[in-house]
Amino acid sequence: MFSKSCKYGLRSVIFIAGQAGENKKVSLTAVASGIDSPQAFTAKILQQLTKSSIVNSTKGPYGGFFIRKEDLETILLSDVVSVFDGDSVYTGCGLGLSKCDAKSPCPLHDKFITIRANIKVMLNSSLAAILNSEAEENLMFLKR
Amino acid sequence: MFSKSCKYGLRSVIFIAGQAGENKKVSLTAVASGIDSPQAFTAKILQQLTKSSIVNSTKGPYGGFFIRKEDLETILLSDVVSVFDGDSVYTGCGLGLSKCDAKSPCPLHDKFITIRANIKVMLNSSLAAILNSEAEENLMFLKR
DNA sequence: GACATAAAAGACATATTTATCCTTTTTAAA
DNA sequence: TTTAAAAAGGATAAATATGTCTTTTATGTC
Repeated sequence: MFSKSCKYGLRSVIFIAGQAGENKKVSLTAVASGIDSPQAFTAKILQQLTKSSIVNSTKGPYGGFFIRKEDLETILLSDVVSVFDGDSVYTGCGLGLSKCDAKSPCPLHDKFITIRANIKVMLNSSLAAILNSEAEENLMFLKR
Repeated sequence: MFSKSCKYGLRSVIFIAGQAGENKKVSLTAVASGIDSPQAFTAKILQQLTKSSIVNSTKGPYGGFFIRKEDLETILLSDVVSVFDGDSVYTGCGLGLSKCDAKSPCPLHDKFITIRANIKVMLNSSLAAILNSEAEENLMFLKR
């Protein structure tokens, strides 16, 4: 469904969103151990997230990564996914055909429409929605 | 969603199912051109499909690949997918967590339930169902 | 049996993804 | 202003996926 990078990205963002605000930042080490991912690779993931300004960061002592509370409403999971996997998740043909569309559908075209619609709905969730709906507890379960 | 190998595999199987029976076989060349895939790589794909006895083959002159008409009812798309991508598509956690389940759900667990259910339904289609529902015409569109 | 045909098998080659390590830059505190 | 902490950036390595090429094996025809 998603690339490994994308999964790390999603877990990172959800973890940071649940932990850190402008006052309380989390370090790379904290994120990597919080989502149980390889630290050096997670550093690269976080760089991509900060470059696309989904996550904020500050260097130096007491620095780290964070997401402002007011941004939790506007950041969507789809924003994170598109950083790592582009829009292939919602747009590509399930069988890999570039010419597949409503006029020249592949044999699975209609069945994929439903699935893509569901994925779109899911990824349209804001971070705030994820954090609320999950009643805090499930944030414990970001480890593999 | 699916690996490239898996997509080639699905396209191959649908193509062969629509073209060939025990009396009329199709060659590697025909399959590769029929689904617009690299020939040498498609050879490997077809080898995997014959080894897992989803597709039959005979060597030598007038040989080739085929699927028996009576097998079209029993071969499911999920059989093909599992050869190439295993069962991660339906069973794995969307965030890549191995310990994610109803008891220890990841923050997206519930949202994935619907999606996985739809995927399961889609992949539960038999080759016969695909060929019928698509009224023959869509088999023209197996090229990329 | 000799020959041609076509898939099977094995050895490589390339590309992409995932992962690590080392150096540089920024920042806060002493 | 020196020092330490932490992210950013760059180079490289390892693993996996994708793709090609050559040889071998099986099979039908003559």
